[in-house]
Formats: sequence, structure tokens, C-alpha cells
Amino acid sequence: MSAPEVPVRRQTRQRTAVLALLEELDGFRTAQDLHALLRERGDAVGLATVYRALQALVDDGLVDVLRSEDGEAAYRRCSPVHHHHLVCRSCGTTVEVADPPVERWAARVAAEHGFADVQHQLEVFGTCRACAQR
Amino acid sequence: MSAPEVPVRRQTRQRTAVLALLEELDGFRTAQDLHALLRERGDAVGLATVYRALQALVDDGLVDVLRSEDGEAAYRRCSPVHHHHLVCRSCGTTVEVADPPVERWAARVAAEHGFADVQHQLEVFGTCRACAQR
DNA sequence: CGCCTGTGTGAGAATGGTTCTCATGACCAC
DNA sequence: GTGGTCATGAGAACCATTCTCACACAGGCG
Ligand SMILES: [Mn+2]
Ligand SMILES: [Mn+2]
Ligand SMILES: [Zn+2]
Ligand SMILES: [Zn+2]
Repeated sequence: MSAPEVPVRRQTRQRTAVLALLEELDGFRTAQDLHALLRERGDAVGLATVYRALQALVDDGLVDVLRSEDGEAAYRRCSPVHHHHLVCRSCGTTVEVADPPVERWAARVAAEHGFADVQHQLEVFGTCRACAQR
Repeated sequence: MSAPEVPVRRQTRQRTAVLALLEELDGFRTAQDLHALLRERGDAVGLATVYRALQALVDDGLVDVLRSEDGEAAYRRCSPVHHHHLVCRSCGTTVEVADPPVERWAARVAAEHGFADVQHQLEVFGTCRACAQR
């Protein structure tokens, strides 16, 4: 075993801007979206830097990443405790949901088949009330 | 409403080869993998055709598609009834699992938040017994 | 059987999200 | 303040997937 990786994160204007933008948005946004939004409001950040900032935030557990159907990654500021998402297909609005039963179920099913180091991935998609009325 | 789309699927050597290969494999494979395997064993198929055949199989519900962490799509011959997967991160071996409780849970949580047209996506990842011993 | 025609095929180009390169900029511990 | 790392950004590179389009062929019909 080597010493635990402790990547020193410097606080820069760019990383602050990316996180601040995510804070005021709800719903998942792509890196390209965030890059365009930052450019519009004046405090521009390089596209590569947006990707690097998002990756750091994901590593630190501050942001969740979701793969859309066409393979594009979408990011969202998230609470640090394990949870899942109820996402509107139309407007992207997201609700965080906890699910104790599934946690137990996943562990049990995996154990029955001899699997170890179990993780799971659960997302629920639908149309929110606002979008359904439109 | 127009007439329901009934795409006529012609039976070709290429489509037969792709499906046959998926039949004898267990675990998810990428389109690139399948293309390379077909090339190795002699009955080559164009890469674009592999993608088209896989898409048709997905549309017909004969194959499930999964997005790996790096965004690459992986395909597997699957039973036609709704189910989820227990996948080995190391060797790709897959077990199909049913999960009635989660079906109900997803529907209930979505309804509580006013969401309609609900779908869900659930995958469990782990290390299978064989890979754990290695 | 052969024809005909709308599909399917494949080599290569194009697409587009993401990552890499590398010269330059700027945190921040000391 | 200074220095040594780490971060940044413009552009190139990467690479899975899709598109293009000329050509092949599955398969219904006569
Ligand atoms: Mn969970
Ligand atoms: Mn289910
Ligand atoms: Zn909505
Ligand atoms: Zn395994």
C-alpha cells in the first residue's frame, strides 16, 4: 500500500466559476452547456478546463455524472450521501431520492451469485408535472 | 396516428453472423469487439454494418445495450422480458436478474413527485467469484 | 426460375464529445 | 516576495459512432 492519494486542489477563478454555476442550476447539464453559459455571462473558462474541473468535482463526490442515451455526459451538483435521481426527460429537472430497499436488494442478489465489491446504478426517468401540462 | 412502423428486415449473411456471435457469447461486448471477432474468424462484416445490425436488434428487443463508464456502448443478447443485470467488472460475465420490488418502488416514487411516463435503469456491478480468486 | 426494386452493405470521410500537448499563467506554502 | 508546482487554454489529436454513396443482393412477383 502506498500513501493515500491526496491531490492538492488549488482554488482558482475557473474552478470557483464552474462550481458556482452548478450550485445555481438544478438538473443535469453537459460540459458543453456549462462552457457556453460561462462564456455568455462574461467569465469565460476554457473548454478543457471545464472538463478538468468537472472531473475533479466528481472525484471529490460533489457532483454526479450521468450518461445520456447518446453517450454525452451530464453533470449535477449533488448531496454527498448516496442517492439516486428522478429526472425529467423534457426539461432536465431532477429530484434526489433515497432508496434503502434497493440497497439491500442489490447486496443480497449479488451475494447469492457470489459477486463481491458490489456497486449499483439506478436512475428513474419520466415527465414532470410542468412538462406534462405543456 | 399513422400506421405502426413495420420495418421489413431482410435476412442477410451479416445480420445472421452478428446475432449468431452474440448468441454464443455471454457478457456485454462492444461493437468494435464484435467487429474484430467476426474479422478474425473469417466471415468479415463492415464496421458500419455491425453498428446497424446491433441497432436493429436493440429496436427489436433482442439485445440490451449498456453504456460503460467511458461512454462506449456494450451489447448483449437478452431475454425479451424486462430485467436487469449483475455484471462482473473484470470479465464481463452477466447474470440477468428480475426485481419486482424496484418496479413498484420506481412507479410509486415517480407518482409522488408528479412524474408520468416512467422508465428506470438499474445495473449492479461487482466482481464474480472466478475473478475474485485470481 | 430471372427481373425489378427497394434494402442492405462497406470503404472511407465526416462528426463531435472528450482528452492530450505544451507553452504560459498564477496559487500558495515557506 | 519567490519559487516550484500545479492549473490554464488554444489547438491538435483521439476515437467511437454516424454519414455518404456507389454497388450488391434479398426476395416478392410474373
Ligand atoms: Mn442505491
Ligand atoms: Mn426494472
Ligand atoms: Zn420537466
Ligand atoms: Zn468475472
